[in-house]
Amino acid sequence: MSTHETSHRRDPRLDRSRSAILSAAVELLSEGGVKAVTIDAVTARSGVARSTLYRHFPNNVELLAAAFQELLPPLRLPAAGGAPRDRLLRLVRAQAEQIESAPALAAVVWLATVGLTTDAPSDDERSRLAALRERIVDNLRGPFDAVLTECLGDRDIDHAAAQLVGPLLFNTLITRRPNDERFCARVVDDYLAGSG
Amino acid sequence: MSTHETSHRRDPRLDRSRSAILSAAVELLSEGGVKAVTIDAVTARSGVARSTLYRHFPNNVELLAAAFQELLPPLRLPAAGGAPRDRLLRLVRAQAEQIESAPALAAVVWLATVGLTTDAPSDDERSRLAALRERIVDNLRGPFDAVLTECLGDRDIDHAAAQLVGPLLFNTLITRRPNDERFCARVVDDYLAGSG
Amino acid sequence: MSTHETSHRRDPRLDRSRSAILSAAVELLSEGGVKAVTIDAVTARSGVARSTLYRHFPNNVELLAAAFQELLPPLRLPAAGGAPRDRLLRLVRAQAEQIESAPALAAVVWLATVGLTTDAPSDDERSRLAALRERIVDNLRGPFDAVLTECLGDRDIDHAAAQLVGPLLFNTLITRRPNDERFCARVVDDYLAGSG
Amino acid sequence: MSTHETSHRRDPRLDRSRSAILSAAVELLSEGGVKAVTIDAVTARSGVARSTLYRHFPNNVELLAAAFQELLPPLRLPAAGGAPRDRLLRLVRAQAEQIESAPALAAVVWLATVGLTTDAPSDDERSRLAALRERIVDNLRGPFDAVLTECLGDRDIDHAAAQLVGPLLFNTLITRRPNDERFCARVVDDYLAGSG
DNA sequence: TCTTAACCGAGACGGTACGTCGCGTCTTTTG
DNA sequence: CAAAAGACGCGACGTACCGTCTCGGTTAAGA
Repeated sequence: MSTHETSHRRDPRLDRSRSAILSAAVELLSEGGVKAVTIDAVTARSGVARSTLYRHFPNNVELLAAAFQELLPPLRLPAAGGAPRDRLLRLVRAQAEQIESAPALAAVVWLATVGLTTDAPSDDERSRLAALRERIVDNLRGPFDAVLTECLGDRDIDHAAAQLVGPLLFNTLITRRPNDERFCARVVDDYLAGSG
Repeated sequence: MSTHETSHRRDPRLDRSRSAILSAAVELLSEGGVKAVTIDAVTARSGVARSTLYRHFPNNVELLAAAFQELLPPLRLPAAGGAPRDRLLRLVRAQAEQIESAPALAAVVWLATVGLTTDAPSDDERSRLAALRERIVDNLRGPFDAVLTECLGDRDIDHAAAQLVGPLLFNTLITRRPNDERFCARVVDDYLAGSG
Repeated sequence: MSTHETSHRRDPRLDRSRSAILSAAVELLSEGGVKAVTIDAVTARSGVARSTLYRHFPNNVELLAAAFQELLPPLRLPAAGGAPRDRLLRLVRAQAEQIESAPALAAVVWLATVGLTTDAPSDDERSRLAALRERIVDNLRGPFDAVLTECLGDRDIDHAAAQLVGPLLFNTLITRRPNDERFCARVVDDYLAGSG
Repeated sequence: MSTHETSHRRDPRLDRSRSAILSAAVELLSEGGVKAVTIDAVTARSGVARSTLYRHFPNNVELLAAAFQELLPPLRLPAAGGAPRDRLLRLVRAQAEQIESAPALAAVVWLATVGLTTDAPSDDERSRLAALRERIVDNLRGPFDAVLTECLGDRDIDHAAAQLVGPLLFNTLITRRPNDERFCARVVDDYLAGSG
């Protein structure tokens, strides 16, 4: 059965160049923000040819998406055990911190933006963007939802996420206020009081 | 002193060209989204010269900001009177509808984006952007906060806004779900239960 | 010595791939002109791998040359016998027709172009191009010169060819006029009158 | 009436940048041949921006045509007077020399090539190329035909040109032989003998 | 009423980034 | 071991915007 295995082995050059591209893109993204992740800059820094880059990513949008996915730090999940309210609070705190750190917020906002600024003429393009979105959002929400489920049992997870994370988002996007300990606690308590 | 007075009267041409620019920009914005509001497109449609446009707006960012401000519909405020909970609910519903309608969301997201994607080389630029932000946000929040104050008395308005609007934002930006009647009701009730 | 023999017998696959390449190239050449004979297009249409193509032809120039050589129809030679003047006229007419038909002219022009547009960095390259040229020109002129010799005996063949074919070339390349019967007759008569 | 005049005065920058582009292109053309006249190379050498170049020339083909037109030396015309045969011979000699010098031949061949290698999808493109051709050819033939008319009176000028220049072309394009004095004399004499 | 200075349209200009295509070299996998 | 499959570096192309600038022409303001 080695034939089958080998027939599906990828060309190692693909991985080499892809990772070269991605690491260059991530560097540029963290150094200079979204604006810095230029096709030209990435090729220059990675030493990869333009055509090679386009063989991996169909356009700068997908490249940026991949870079974000690479850049985003995993959510620091609270240890299991303890009172549900405490655990929830720690979870929300972690989420707040992640949002506070530039990349995660940038990712979310940028994602939302993409839908606005891209022409998206073809349905093909549109659906690929949607897939992209989903992939990134799932990546972000996955661990969060897992813990949430543990804490809340059979309650509506989507509603809980909206209630718990929405206010953080509002603060950061609209009022530009920090999500401090007190605020997080109020958010958690309001949620528990309401949906208890 | 007529000299003084007349010397301060604006040249009517200024207003004429400014409004021509703005209406063209608003048209383009509502027709084709953010991407369509190009300097070239605006000058072409408005019949205003490039240099004139730049005399009114220092760059495309400010132009877009002005266009958004022009485009955003005012919040449909609930009539005074009635139970506070009902009024709050109607307020949140109106807000949800406004967010649902493309422009408002686009404005918010775009606003958030500006800070991320712009190079912002000088502090000057940065602060002007902040001012811009503030102006638009105030414009959006003003009427909302007014009603909120009426309903809630001396409670923390900022916290209330975060609790009430944040979840709507989360739904639209992250999960892409509609903010239906039921959801709004839960949001309001959770808030009232928690902060009561 | 069978080893020696077999080592000199060509791998049949070589012929198969070469002819596949050539027929694809000829098709493309006649369909879309010089511009269509792309390495990528030829490999795609012939099903031959890139590396295989490059084993047969060192670069696209030689490939195109081979395609032209394959494509060019043989000159329709006038039957032997008859008055020399008539035979000459029929020869010139046939040549005119061949020039009129796109490929022959294209070949001639392209051949001339090669020397101009190629970088020709090495003398090696340059001499190979010259050989290529010679091969194609000989291929074209061979039958023509043979008939010419028959008709003209010991006269200067090169001069005759220049006098007889040059004007056709001029018409086609410079003035874009057709080489009609009358023109050909004048060309022949002028030549005979002058060099008689 | 000065209004009318001034309103038609061209922006001086247009001439400045156009001549900068052209001289750079001519330099490159004479130094490195057709292949060297790259958009990038021209912009680099001329210090003119890419977009400016494209505002003057719609594509590299037209740029190259303009460069050729700039580069081609005028035909050294024979002084008036003297026997017609001598004058004709001097004219043909001059033409031979011009063809011998790279640029003229290159121009002619390149021109012929353009029709072959360009896709020319639209009729618009096709007709513009034809106009281009005509312009360059006229530029080349103009003085030549003038002298020819003087020498030959009412004879068919086009036919004469074909008979006199065609053989030179044949020698240079096909056989790669020099058009020496003796050859030119034979060409002239053949023509005079035939059409006398 | 007549100047005159601000404002205007038109658009050229230098830049930067994009996405595409073709080439010739090269590696990897398969028959 | 040769052929296919195709990744790769390279370099040119033509396009789209940007923000700056140079031009004349026009028009509203103030004398």
